[in-house]
Amino acid sequence: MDIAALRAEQIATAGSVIRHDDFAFSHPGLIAGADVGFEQVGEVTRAAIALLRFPSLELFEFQVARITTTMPYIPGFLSFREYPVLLAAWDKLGRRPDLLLVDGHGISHPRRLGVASHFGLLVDIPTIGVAKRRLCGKFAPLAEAQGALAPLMDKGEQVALVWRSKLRCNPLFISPGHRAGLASALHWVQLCMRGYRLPEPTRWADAVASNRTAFQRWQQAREEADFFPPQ
DNA sequence: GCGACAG
DNA sequence: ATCTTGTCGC
Repeated sequence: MDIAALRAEQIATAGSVIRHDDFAFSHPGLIAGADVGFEQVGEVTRAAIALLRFPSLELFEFQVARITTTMPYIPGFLSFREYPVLLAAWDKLGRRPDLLLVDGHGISHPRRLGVASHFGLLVDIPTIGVAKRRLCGKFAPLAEAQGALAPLMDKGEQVALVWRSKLRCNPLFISPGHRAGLASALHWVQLCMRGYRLPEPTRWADAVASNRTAFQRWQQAREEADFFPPQ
């Protein structure tokens, strides 16, 4: 792989990212979360996309895709490692969400093309980056209280909001991915919270990808409903 | 030159 | 990210 070429591609592509709301998702019907994981055995990259109803935030549909890992993890080039498998999961979806929360940064990236922005641009839907750690930029120490907020500044511009989503937890880094602005990014993430550090779409994507018990119970319940449909 | 560095 | 035991807190 040619990192210099990928960097040039990022710089050229970043200019197409839309950083304001130009899409009418003021009343989204479906909000999705995406998460990518890696399996040591077989060098497999796995993606899960969970579709949730809004505003109830119930799991509605999910898809999982697995492909052979194509690239190593290199800070600043995560999207090239993750977007192929994300596209594979995306293509399996029976319905398209109005908004997608991606595990990682959006424009809070050295060249303004984190995985949330890059993938959003590829499938042309509104996306928001929800990252658990900083990649670039600086921010002032955050108050302890839940809800504490600080701008993440990089090269003289605000690229994300640092938000303590839960007491005694490290803050989240919320950035516009594509077709979203800073304020609405925070707004939608806040409407997706249910008392945990991460918003529900991301939590469900992780539960699906990791086959957690919460997801197993959901799947079990759905199978029973299919065999014994309510009158 | 040295440190920092999403997942 | 993944691996991985016990531990702390609600």
